[in-house]
Amino acid sequence: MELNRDSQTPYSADRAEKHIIRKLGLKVTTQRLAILKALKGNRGHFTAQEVYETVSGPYPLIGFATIYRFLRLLSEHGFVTEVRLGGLPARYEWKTKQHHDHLTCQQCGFICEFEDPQIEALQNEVAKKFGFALTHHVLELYGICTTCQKKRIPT
Amino acid sequence: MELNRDSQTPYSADRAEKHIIRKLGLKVTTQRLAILKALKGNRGHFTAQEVYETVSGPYPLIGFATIYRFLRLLSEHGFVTEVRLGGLPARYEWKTKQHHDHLTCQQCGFICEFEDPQIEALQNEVAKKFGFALTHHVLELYGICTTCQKKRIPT
DNA sequence: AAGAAAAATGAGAATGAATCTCAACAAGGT
DNA sequence: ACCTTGTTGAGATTCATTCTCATTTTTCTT
Repeated sequence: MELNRDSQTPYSADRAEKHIIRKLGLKVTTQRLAILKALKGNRGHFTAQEVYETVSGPYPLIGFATIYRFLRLLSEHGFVTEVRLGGLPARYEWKTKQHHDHLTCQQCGFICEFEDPQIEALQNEVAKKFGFALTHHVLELYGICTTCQKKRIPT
Repeated sequence: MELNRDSQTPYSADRAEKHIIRKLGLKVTTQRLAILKALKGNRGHFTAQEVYETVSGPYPLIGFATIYRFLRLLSEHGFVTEVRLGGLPARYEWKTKQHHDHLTCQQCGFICEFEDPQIEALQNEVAKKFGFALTHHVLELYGICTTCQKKRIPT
């Protein structure tokens, strides 16, 4: 890999990313920095494939092994949320925002994020009732969004 | 396939199963009956593999293609719930019981079922707020069950 | 700055769930 | 019993993800 030679911006603005990587007890590499930047980019909800495409602009030589490995580490350490729906490829989302759940349109895939403290509280109740120590949860609502409801062709 | 010849019990108790298959507009076959019986067996939460193993006792010659095909049909028509967690094989569950959600132990895989009308109601609120027409939802709680909490080896 | 030890990378192979193909076969109506 | 049409299953195929391991990079030490 020859890419690392001058890949850092001169007045390196990678502070935050490097810090995250070190927190995980890992070595700082160009690839890991690139993945972090991609994830933090506004779009959210990346598949591994999409991370690859984003990262492959500036750094053509990155392998899927590296992407999957690092995504797994990030998700194990809670920096990233992994969402798997249906049999589709997993989607990874950077956890800046506090916890939230998803409302997905089945027609167009549009995703709304929401957070409902009342629901969270009730979940804890349920867990307590069964004697479980709750670690996390997944709440995914599915429906048809406003736009698609209008578009709908009558059958 | 030679199995079908005398596979039906003499005073066929397959009424219910046959009825379901016909409701789907499908032909009644030994394989489909066997799959239905397996699913309705008490254990619930089957993987395709487990269905295969269960069915393969009395009917050794069943293929995975048949199992997957039929499970998909059943789930599309709402007779079966398909649950996919992590990257694990999908689990299929017969829907006798009314809707419910899951509380899963991360250590041992033990699954509790629960149903909470308050949570359901709040979910509808959320959907309404975003203008979605809700079709269904998945709520999966994860934690450590009572037994595993005790077993826990201090690290 | 140079060297050594340890960790990370990536090409390609391997895995494993799920789907597809298509020739042989069975079900249901007549 | 016949015939049409739907169903089956062995094996190939797909596709996401993980593994392997020789090569390269990072980081620590001096």
